[in-house]
Amino acid sequence: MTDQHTEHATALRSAGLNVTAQRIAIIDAVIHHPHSTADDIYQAVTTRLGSISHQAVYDTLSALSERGLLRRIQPSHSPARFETRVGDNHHHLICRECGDVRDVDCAVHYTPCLTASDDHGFRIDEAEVIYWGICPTCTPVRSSAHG
Amino acid sequence: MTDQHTEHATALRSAGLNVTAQRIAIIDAVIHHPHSTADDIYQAVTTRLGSISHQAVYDTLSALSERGLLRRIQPSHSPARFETRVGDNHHHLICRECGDVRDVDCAVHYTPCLTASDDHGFRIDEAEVIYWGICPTCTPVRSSAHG
DNA sequence: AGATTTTCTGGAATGAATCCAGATTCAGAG
DNA sequence: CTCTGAATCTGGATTCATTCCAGAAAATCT
Repeated sequence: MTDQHTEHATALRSAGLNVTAQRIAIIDAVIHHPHSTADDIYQAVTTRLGSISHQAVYDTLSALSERGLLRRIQPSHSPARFETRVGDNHHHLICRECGDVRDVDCAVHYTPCLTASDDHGFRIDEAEVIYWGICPTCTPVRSSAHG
Repeated sequence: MTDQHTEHATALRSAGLNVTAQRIAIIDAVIHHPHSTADDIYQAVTTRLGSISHQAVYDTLSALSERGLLRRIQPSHSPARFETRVGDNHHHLICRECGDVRDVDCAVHYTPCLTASDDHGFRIDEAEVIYWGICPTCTPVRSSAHG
C-alpha cells in the first residue's frame, strides 16, 4: 500500500500536481474500477476516505486526463468514463444493452488505424475507437437446434 | 422543395415512422447543418416552422438514429451531434480547441479498422472512430523561417 | 368522415458537470 | 519546524443536456 502510494505520488509530482490523499484515492479507485464514471469514483473514494466533494473528483479527473495520467472516454448514452491504461492506444468494445465496457487491443497494431486518410491540416494526437455491439450475456438466446 | 419533402417522407415511411412537418424539418436541418447539436437543430427548425418543442426534437433525433436514418456521435466535452451521412463508416476529426468537426473517410477502406482484435463474444455492428487534434486555425502561429 | 394510434406541446424534473467564494492543505525557503 | 504563497478542497448554487409526464393535436387506417 505504501508502495502504491509512493508510485502514485511520483506520478502526480511528475505531472506537476500536488500530492493529496484525495488524488491518491481517486487514482486508486480508477485502477481498481476501470471504465467507471465520476460518480462511481465518488462513491468509491467516499467509502475509503470517509468523504470527498464532487468538485474534487471532477477536478482531479480532469487534471489527470489533461496530463495523460488518465484517459477519458465519452460513450453515447453514458456519462464520461475513466481508465488508467494509457499510452497503448487500445480501443473499447461497448454493449448497447447493458453498457458493459471491455478493452480490446488495437486491431492492426500499427499506425493505419491511427492515421486519418485526410488530416484536413489538423495536428492529430489521438485516435479514439469504440466498437458497438451486443455482449454474449445480452444476446437473445435462440433455439439452438433445428435452426 | 416538394421533391425533398417527398424524399424525406419516403425515408420516414420506410423506417416505419409517421410523416410530420416537424420530422421533415428536422431531417432537413441536419442535412444542411451536419454535426449539429440538438439545440442547433431546435434553433433551425424553430426559425423555419415558427416553433417546435424540445421534446419533438429529441424524440425525432432518437427515433431516426435508432433506425439508421441519422447517426449520432457523442464527443467528449460536447453534447451529442447528428449527421445524415450514414452507412459508409466514415470517421470524424475534431479540434480540441474550437470543437470543429470534419468528416474523414475510413483510413483503410476495408475491414481491419472495423474488426476488433478480440471481440469478447460480442456481436459488433459499428465501429466509431474519432481523431483528436488541433485544427489549422487553432494551431499557434510560430515564426515560419529560421525554425 | 370516424376511430385509433402516434406524435407534439409545455412544463417540470433529473443527471452530469461546472462555477463560486471561502477555508484548508501542500511545497519550498529560512 | 514554522512561515508564506500557491494549489487544492468544500459545500452549495447553477448551468446545460436530456428525459419524464399528461393532455392536446395530428396522422393513418377503415
